[in-house]
Amino acid sequence: MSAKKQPARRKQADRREESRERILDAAEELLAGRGYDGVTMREIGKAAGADTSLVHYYFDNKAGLFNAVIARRAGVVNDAREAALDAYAAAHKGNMTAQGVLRAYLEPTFSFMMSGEPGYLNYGALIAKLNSTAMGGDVDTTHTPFDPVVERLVNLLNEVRPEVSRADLYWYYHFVSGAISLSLAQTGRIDVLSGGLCRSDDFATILDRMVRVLGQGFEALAT
Amino acid sequence: MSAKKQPARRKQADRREESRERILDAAEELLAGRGYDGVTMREIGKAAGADTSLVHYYFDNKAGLFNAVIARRAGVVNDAREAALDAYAAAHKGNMTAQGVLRAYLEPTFSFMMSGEPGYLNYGALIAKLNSTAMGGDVDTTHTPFDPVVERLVNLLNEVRPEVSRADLYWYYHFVSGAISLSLAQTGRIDVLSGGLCRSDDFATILDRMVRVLGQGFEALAT
DNA sequence: CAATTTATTTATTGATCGTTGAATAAATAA
DNA sequence: TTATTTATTCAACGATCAATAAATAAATTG
Repeated sequence: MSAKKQPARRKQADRREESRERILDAAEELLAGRGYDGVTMREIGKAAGADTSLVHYYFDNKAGLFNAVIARRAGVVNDAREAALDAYAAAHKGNMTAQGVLRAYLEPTFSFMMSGEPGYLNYGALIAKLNSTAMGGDVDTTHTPFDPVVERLVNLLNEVRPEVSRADLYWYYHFVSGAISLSLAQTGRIDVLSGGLCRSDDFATILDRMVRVLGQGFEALAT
Repeated sequence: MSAKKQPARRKQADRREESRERILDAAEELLAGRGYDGVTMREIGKAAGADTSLVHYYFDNKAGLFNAVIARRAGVVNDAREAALDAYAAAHKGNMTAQGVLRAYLEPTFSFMMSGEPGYLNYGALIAKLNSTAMGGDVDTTHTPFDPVVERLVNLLNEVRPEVSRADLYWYYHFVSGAISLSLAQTGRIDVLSGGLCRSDDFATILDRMVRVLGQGFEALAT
């Protein structure tokens, strides 16, 4: 019998994974709402139906838990972005547009937000908070896994309009990033400002308008 | 002698004002760096060279101090924005452009950031944090004083291109707001991503590129 | 000057923080 | 079954939190 070790540990391994994820889900939701310093380990434990000690057992300390919350989804989102950019580049070799590249970059993110999984909504809000936090703290805000896909985005935009300077390409990404970030934050402020005309959770509309506005805006950088 | 009460209270009133501002400055800097829950009253007091009790004496509690920090500059910035929009509208009656309106709206903010006063840099970073925080907490995140000037901006943009729907005007503001917010945050992330090509504190370049990119982007909404 | 208001410090409260070590229960290994 | 590893809970540590009441110092008033 070759399948001896795998099914043997099944029960306890599942238990472990289930507890870990329950804690991560609770932490994700609470951290999205009130941020790193606004949430206590006790709250997270209680929300997860686990003792505080168990949280420490699985994630060492608060910073470890935070980083685990980010790491759980960062890779998935990042891979989806990279795959979408690759697919677009392969399908439109020679006739790429700024709108096309931008849509390819944005679409995966907004798909996750519209997937119905509340975890991604919380994760988005948490990322938005992280994006307005200066680098170099307790917590890993470097987003190192995101760097290569940003580089890929910039390189594709460079292919679309080679006359745009490298610095301007990064500034352009900066503006795109700001618009994404505020959208993911889902503060409900645009809902109030617009008197209900716009809704923070209308990600389909946000994606469409963002592609149009910022796709068109890219042309302004081509001298 | 008509000038009797005014100079009499001079000494103590100045003392009061000086202490208040010293505390506000310290709080502004610390809050900008680590946010509401990341900073303690003790830290703020120590940074201001005052006892914690004095902070409570002037601002009641932590939330009161936070709101006072925001309120100190919110009105100034807001008035400058409104004046700039009014001046532009008066000077370009009939021949307004999206770029012009946008520049008028953005220019005051970036002027404050470039003024050299570190207080405004901290205030900007604090506002950025606030902008990625959901409404309805301990603290006044409604930004009620900002609402009228946003309305004014939207109305001017409506004059530029009446065919753009009201909802799209607000979405456009949403993207502008996101780009501003990330710029004010000054996280240093664009510096790292661009390998030093861009600098978070280069507000003159940010303003210029933002006006061009988002000014051009507005045209995409005019069907 | 004396009386009073205002600014600031000292000392302390009860609550809550992140974290830990030891005890216990459950599952796996032998 | 017995021994051992793994998961979970219990109880507690010292530190630090926001806030307050009372005492003190300084300035203003009359």
